[in-house]
Amino acid sequence: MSRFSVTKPPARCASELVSPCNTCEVRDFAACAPLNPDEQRRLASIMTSVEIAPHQPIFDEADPAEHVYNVTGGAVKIYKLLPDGRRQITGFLLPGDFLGLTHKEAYAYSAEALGPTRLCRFPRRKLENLLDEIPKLEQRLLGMASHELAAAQDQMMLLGRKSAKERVVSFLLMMSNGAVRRGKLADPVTLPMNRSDIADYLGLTIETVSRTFTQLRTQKLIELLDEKQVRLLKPEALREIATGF
Amino acid sequence: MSRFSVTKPPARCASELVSPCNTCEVRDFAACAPLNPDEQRRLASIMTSVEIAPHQPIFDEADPAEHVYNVTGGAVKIYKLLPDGRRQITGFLLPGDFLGLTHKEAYAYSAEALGPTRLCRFPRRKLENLLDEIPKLEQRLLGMASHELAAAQDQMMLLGRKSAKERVVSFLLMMSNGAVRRGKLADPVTLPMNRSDIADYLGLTIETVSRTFTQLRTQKLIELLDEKQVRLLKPEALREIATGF
DNA sequence: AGGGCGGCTTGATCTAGATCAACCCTCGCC
DNA sequence: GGCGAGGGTTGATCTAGATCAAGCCGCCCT
Repeated sequence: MSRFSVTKPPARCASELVSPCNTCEVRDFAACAPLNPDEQRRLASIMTSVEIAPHQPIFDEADPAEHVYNVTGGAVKIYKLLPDGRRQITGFLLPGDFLGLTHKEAYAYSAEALGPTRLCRFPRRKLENLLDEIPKLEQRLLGMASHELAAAQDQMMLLGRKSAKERVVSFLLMMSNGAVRRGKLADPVTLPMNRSDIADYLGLTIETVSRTFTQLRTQKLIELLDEKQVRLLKPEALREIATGF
Repeated sequence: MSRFSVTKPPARCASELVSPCNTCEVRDFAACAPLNPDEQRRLASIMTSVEIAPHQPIFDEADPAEHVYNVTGGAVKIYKLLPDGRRQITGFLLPGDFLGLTHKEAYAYSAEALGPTRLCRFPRRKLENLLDEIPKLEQRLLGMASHELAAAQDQMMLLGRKSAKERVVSFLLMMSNGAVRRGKLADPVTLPMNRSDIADYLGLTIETVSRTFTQLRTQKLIELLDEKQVRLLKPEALREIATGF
């Protein structure tokens, strides 16, 4: 269990659970109400700050689900494997996202840090107890779960019905939007993952991802500053490719 | 708004929200606790029973999200469309499943009855108010959302990385498990949807679905009693095809 | 009774993307 | 300074599944 370094007490450990939800859409939904100081204190009392080095696992599919995490810095990939090694990355998580929520005894997927990553860790049992006492917390989690579910459905559309080019463009716009929504400058867009991760996220091979990038570059739709920095040159044209209008 | 016939008062309208969660896994999770009589009464007071004829829409993507539904009979498909008509079915919902939960102002997908279907309908605003007063309800919804999320991740694995044969077999096992979990006899498995729906769920064409069925039949892995009745002849062999072991 | 339509199957052909195979570049290491 | 490994790109070829096309069957309709 010493996969990662732990900081306790969590003096400067800001969890997105405590602060207002910055990923919410326009609507002033109850789930986004911030916690009061006492609730913040109780939540803080069970959470631990954790630092993870690049490419280190956080947990594996089928591990006992003992903790729930909230990403507060860096980026995380979550994925599932088939016995023969085929991999599907089901999500890239950025600050504010949740990790490890389940009602089963074991995690349903594996999670690994992409770069240096900071997490807030909550013992699951204690968090569940707190949920009973602080309904606002539960509302917040439900709100995030419903966001994730909508994103998962978009991803099913992408994986089931979109062409390679549409997938890559959708992905670039997604990364751009994600960065903007979190208040970062999205020009150029920074891709914290490598080609292999992108391929396994989009249901393609690394060769196809690479070819599609160069195709978009020769069409002057994007500019590749380096392998991880992309400038979106014609956002409207890209949006049309991704969504059909 | 007269897309479907409405029965009110809901004398015999049993919502899964009221009765214990029959889709839960073994663990005795708090979210599965049944409601007390008073809570049941308050929930019943805002719900309406709705009957839907086969192939009738329940709502469309981008419609204002005014109601939340709970399937109590029949079956529902939910799907997303691209402007050019490509379709991805993101789920088949059976009794006990939820429909229309979102934190946006509009639905994120379209929903349509597969066969004759019964729903419990809740005005969304009223349900949200009730959530504030009955935390147990929120727990229940969170539990269902986390189940759905896990299913969505399995589906991403299927769509992104599995072969046509693996997809079809996974689908058959899924339908079989779904029926068993709901206490129905799963031999033969009844498929309430047509080939086109199966294809759009699995990210294939109807031709490929059809060919794969006949391939499985000639390999004596399944028996097709008719187009909608399938007998799984070698469950272990099928399971190995679907999951790799 | 006939005809047309919708759902399904089957066959022939095509193609987007996978696979196989080089090759390049950077970086760390001896 | 050489060299080996890992990540990325590019080219040649292959193939699973899409597409195009035909035919079958049950059912409704007049």
